[in-house]
Amino acid sequence: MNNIQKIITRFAPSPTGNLHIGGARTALFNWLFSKNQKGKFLLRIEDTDIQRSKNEYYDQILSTLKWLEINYDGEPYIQSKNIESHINIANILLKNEHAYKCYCTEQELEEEKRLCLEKKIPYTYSRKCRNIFEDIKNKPFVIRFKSKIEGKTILKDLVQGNVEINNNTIEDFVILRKDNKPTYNLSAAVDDYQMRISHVIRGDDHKINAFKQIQIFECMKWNIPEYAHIPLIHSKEGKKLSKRDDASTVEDYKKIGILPEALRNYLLRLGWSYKDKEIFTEEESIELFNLKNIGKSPSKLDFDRIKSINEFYIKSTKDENLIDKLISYAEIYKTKIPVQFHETIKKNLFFLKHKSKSLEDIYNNSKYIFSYVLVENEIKKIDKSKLTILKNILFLIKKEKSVKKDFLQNIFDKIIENEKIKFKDIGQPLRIILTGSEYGPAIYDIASSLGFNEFINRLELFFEKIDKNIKN
RNA sequence: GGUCCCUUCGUCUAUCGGUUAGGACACGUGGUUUUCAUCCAUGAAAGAGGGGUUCGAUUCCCCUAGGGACCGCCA
Repeated sequence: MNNIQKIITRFAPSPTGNLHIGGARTALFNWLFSKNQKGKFLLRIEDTDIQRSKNEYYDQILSTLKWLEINYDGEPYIQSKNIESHINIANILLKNEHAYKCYCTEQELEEEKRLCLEKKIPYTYSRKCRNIFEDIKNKPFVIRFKSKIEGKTILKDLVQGNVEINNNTIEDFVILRKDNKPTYNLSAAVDDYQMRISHVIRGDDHKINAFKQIQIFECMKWNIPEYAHIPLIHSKEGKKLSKRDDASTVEDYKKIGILPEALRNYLLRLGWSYKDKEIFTEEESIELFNLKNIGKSPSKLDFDRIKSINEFYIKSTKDENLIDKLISYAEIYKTKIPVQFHETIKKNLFFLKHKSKSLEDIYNNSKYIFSYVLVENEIKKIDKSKLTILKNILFLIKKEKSVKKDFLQNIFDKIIENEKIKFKDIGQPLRIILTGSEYGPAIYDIASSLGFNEFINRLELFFEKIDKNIKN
């Protein structure tokens, strides 16, 4: 026997919705752990709930993982394709008397629950069908696993430590439904075995399932994998993150222009830490990741922090890469940036990204370049007593035939001196006229990004508009 | 209600029994700046409460309180 067991982890989402942020973190931790241990990381799609599983979600999970650059080894493992094998195991368990047929109807179970509620005792299935030894013909049944009744079980969890429970708190859970379909606990146990998973790293909410799945492993005399149950991510309100929460899916972050490496870095530091280190390259995170440093308490999402980490990555991404990210971001989530402006934006990314925390910010900051509009509301903000001065500026710039910083500065300085005004008095109106907004880049940056022709063009257009308004 | 888990600044966290309890985000103040932002400087901010153990407890143990997860023929 090979006693150096290969480390194999898995991420096992069900395709019933967009990949949420907790799932992304689970995937990340599994991936990092396997890379750190030089093992494998597998993807298993748990699609046995036919009602809720959808192809579009399957595609979405795959593309999201790809976007996050969390790459699984081999092909995705589709759980529904292995159903026969699960059913087979259920029947073996039945044959070996580790499981039994339960003929209870829904009504009977409801009644049991109701009685427990009345007596104020906790409900677990009464196990009454354990005592039926002969098959009842023509009556539908489920197969239940014979859970241990006596004694205690200790789960040696790699994150939670030793978790001890009384065996009688685990009910005789269903492993095969009335329609002969396996349930989650059976399928997961069988697949984990068949995929030779060495470490099951998953959300805290699965902890109770470990006790169920371990029992199946024991009865089948399979080697039990290691378990690591990581604390859940909580919403701002401190509850388990649900799909209804804002910003609960990876898509929500993509949408506002968060970079994958930023989201990964954020997720890594949420519940895991290495000394005081905040920023981790991919190599560093693989090298330093361990299960030991995962905290035991749930953590809340902090939007400001994600943005701040994103800001760091935005500013450290090279312009030639950033422009591509911006272009495809705009195309998917905003409006397409016309090709003729790509080069201009790229050249000016230095100051555009300087003011940005996300791709969305860069998009908004550079909007004046490729989709310029000057609305009436903004025009109103311009101090009309400065119009003559502005016209004079236009005249002087046209004479210079350049909007280079030196020339502009020269012109502005003279005007400020002659008119006894402040830079602000002309800077602010100019910004509005040139960008359509009172907030934006420095005037010199705007000028150099627009170029002489467009600069003049926008000013002239503005005066035309004003003159027309006066006439009317 | 039962079972299990958790508890250090507002948030994410560091601390291998002895620290002025550290960092980051957010926040306050000051400065740089024609706006917004950036940037620089600086400030405020935490061991849930109560018992033990110990020369000494944020750290180890117990209790209380608070929070969370699970309690499906969903996964």
